[in-house]
Amino acid sequence: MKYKVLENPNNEDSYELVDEALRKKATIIIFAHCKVIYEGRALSQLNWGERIILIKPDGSFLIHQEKKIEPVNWQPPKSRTRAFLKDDHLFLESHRRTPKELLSVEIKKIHFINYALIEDFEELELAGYEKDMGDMIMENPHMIEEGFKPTVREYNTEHGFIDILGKDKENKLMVLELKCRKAGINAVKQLKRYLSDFEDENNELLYETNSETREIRGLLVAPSIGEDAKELIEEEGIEFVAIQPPNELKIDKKVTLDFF
Amino acid sequence: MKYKVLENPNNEDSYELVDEALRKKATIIIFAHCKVIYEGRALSQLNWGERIILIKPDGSFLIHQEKKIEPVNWQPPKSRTRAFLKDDHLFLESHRRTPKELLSVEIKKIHFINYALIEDFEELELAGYEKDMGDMIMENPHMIEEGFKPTVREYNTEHGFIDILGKDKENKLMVLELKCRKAGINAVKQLKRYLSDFEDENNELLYETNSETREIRGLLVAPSIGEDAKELIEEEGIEFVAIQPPNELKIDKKVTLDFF
DNA sequence: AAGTCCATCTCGTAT
DNA sequence: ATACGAGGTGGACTT
Repeated sequence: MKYKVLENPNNEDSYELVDEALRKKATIIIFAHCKVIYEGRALSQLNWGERIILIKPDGSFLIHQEKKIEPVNWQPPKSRTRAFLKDDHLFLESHRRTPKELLSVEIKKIHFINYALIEDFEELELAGYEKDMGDMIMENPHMIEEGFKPTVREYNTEHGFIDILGKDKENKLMVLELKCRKAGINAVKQLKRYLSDFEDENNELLYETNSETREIRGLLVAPSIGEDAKELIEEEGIEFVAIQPPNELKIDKKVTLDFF
Repeated sequence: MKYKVLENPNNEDSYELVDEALRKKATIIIFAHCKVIYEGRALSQLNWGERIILIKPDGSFLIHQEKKIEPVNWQPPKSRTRAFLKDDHLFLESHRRTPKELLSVEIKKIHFINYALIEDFEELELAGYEKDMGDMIMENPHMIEEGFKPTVREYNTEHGFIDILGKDKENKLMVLELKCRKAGINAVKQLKRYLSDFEDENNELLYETNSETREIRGLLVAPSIGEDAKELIEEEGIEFVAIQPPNELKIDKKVTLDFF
């Protein structure tokens, strides 16, 4: 059985259904007249009214009013939900350990309740990942600078994968570290580690260059850079190139917003 | 009719129900196999899978997977929802003007769909914002006025939590509403609701006072007050006390979660 | 586990 | 309309 629905059930039947759903790790949806008290990081109370309650198998607990995108009360994933009957009311309690939080819902009347065993194996694809950015730069190397020639993608070093390797117009080796979001100090440190891999003079790629000094240029490529990172790149002689990640999905054609 | 439920409907019946619900400004809940594309401030795609869809009368549009507290896709209040059939699939589109955003849901199969006319007139009462300020006043009651004796913290009434209850030197009951920032008209209204809870002469706390008139004093405590609030205060006979909130954060949590 | 930073942040409030 | 800041922020990622 994939799902189960009860319309206008009494609270005892609802309790049975909630109990069954919790055991089955199902997603529970309830439309009920209820009252809510939360105690934990803050303290709140919501007096009697009708709301939508959503309980997910990962422990997430949401209570929605008929306005706003945000739930009026909630409990994060990994919270423990329990149900019990008291004075002919159904109580739902969601409990979290660290930090200590308790969400308590007192239900006077359920209009409908259902649970569903959800099958969903897809994750959201959000445009703007590092890979898209890398693709864009490989296709349009001039975005980095005039004369830039990318050579290797995801070059494996002792310290991890270098996003893009290439040469500038003077044939100097260039090491590119890409970040699709604001670059922090960690991105600089990572780039520094990559550069250190080339300090070994025996490195084959370095010998391929015809530069007398065998100079290496490290480039941090990101839409923006943090203040701490800016300091560090100046110390280290690393360059920063500001590039916005592409705003395009690769797999499917997008909907035409211009239709409206 | 307060709510309506369809189990395992075909897409045409679902379309009719959605259409009816949108016209009635009802809250719609759908459990369906669907695919989602969003385009606007960002760009995203979610391939075929089962999700919970929630459409509120204020235009909010939420799509929940079976994990996390946050919706995987959404559209804010005041968005416009429309539904249509195409190639035997039900499409739901939510559109926003500024900024231009479009959420498009293609539904292959609906397991259940329902709509509900929600009646909820309560707002969340949150205690704890003004906690630091309250701590300071409890420790230094003379800040309010000479002879002030605080008695109860976060006293629970029908209309929510009263920040501080106390008595003045003449033993008159004092109701304190704290705001850590400039107080607006809402703060005065809230205090007014609290005071109305004591208009019932049988209130036990009121009888404890030895004042002949059983007079109640309402005090709004905040660093400053808006012009509109100042007007309302004078009408209602409420007093205003200017107090700066402490600029140090206290981390002591007096939460009573000792059951666990 | 604790800290840092981003977000289609959301949401309120003041300008 | 826009700007600013708080949030029980949530959530991902790093120490």
